[in-house]
Amino acid sequence: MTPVRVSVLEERQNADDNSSTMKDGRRSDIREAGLTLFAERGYHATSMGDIGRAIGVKGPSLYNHLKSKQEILIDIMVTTMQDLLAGFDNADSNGEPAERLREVMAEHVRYHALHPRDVRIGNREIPSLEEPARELVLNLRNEYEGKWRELIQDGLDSGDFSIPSVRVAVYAILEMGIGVAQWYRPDGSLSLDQIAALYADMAARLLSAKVTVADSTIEN
Amino acid sequence: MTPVRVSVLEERQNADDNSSTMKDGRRSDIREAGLTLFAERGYHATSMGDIGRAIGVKGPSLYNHLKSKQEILIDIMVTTMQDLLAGFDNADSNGEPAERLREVMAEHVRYHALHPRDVRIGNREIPSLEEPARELVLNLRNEYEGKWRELIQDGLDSGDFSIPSVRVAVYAILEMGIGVAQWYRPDGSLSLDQIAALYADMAARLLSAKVTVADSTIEN
DNA sequence: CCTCGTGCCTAATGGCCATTAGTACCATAA
DNA sequence: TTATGGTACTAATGGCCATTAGGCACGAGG
Repeated sequence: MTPVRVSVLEERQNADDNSSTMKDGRRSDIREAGLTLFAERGYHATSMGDIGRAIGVKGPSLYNHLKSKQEILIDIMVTTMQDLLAGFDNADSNGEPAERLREVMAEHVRYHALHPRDVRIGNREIPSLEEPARELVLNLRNEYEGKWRELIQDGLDSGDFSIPSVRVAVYAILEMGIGVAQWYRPDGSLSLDQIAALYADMAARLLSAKVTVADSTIEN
Repeated sequence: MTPVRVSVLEERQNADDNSSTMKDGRRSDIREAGLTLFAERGYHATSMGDIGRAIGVKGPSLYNHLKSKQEILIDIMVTTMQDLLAGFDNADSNGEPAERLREVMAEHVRYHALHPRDVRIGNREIPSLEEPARELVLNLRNEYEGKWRELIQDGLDSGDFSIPSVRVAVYAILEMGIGVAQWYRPDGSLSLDQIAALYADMAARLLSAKVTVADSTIEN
């Protein structure tokens, strides 16, 4: 499911400290606290003191483990996009477009349901990212959208899908799935698999019916 | 289309100053600048100095026209939700559910396309709202969702729609339309009417096909 | 026992911010 | 002309923040 990844923060540590004691739970504690607080209040409304308090430490002590507050945000946003990309590749098969769509949509929804804090931050805090990290994240996001565009274009070419605009369909489907992060609760009346299947169905239905658009013939 | 509304800020002014000179373009200038800056950088990353600069005035001068920075945010978010609610009622008819759906979805999409800054702020800055305004905005948002739920439930009861979960369908459809605010450009290759029709089609398709869900029988 | 590294602390530092106080300008209306 | 109301300005005020400096404790390894 979720690909095993080493967070950007951890990578940086190993680069600095190649004795690699690797006991550093603090680093991931900080990431975890940042995840919760940034998601709840936003990046600018969260202070280093807040993050410190969440892990039982004073604000300045955090600098024993990282270089700046911004670093936490970058770590979260970059790894989130990387996870989404890896999730897509992992879920994608070489079957029929309709089946591929169901698989990647289910994965898209699962990821958003299981990582609501991450994707919340990913979608809200792009203006809080400083360059060049913002560029990087936007490129990863484009890459993700590109994979979806290709898949849907394939299905269009093979006649499996029927829609007037690939671009609009991609936006609609992605956004639909992103929304799951805002309401899914593990103890809800629908299981995650049911929800993923439901969204896969909805995405498939979005793509397969013939449409009568006012003026027809539309860009890709 | 967009209902004529008096902003909360204006109302407050009239309440304080019932001589009602009403020439106060400054007040709406401030609102306009806040709209742009909050949408671009976020509420906490925008200073009163920034807003002042945008309208050619120093930060403290703004306090001749309002009581606090928070007031600008409240004004934006409350009027946005009120506009969406009014837009729904305005667009809703007493026809067939499928036709009603097309109308309100087109309006939902149009509003999001034409007011991207407003809805961006509306969706991102809820944590920046102080009580009791947050409660108020969340209630308005629930009210909006409730109208959609009723409509879709009607269509389900009449047999026009066929979906396993009204709640999930509402979330999916609303979120889909919200996304338009993030990519629509007036000079794009699709006209707003085409886009609205496209989304209305997609929403209709989402609701009308029969689904086979793994386990069936799901809550409302 | 000593030493060294690690990671915590408190106490700056420098900056920015929202908001308030006090003052000056200017137009309009008496 | 003189008063008045409105709006702008500059100069506090008080607070918070990210980050840095410097020092202290403690555990491991000699």
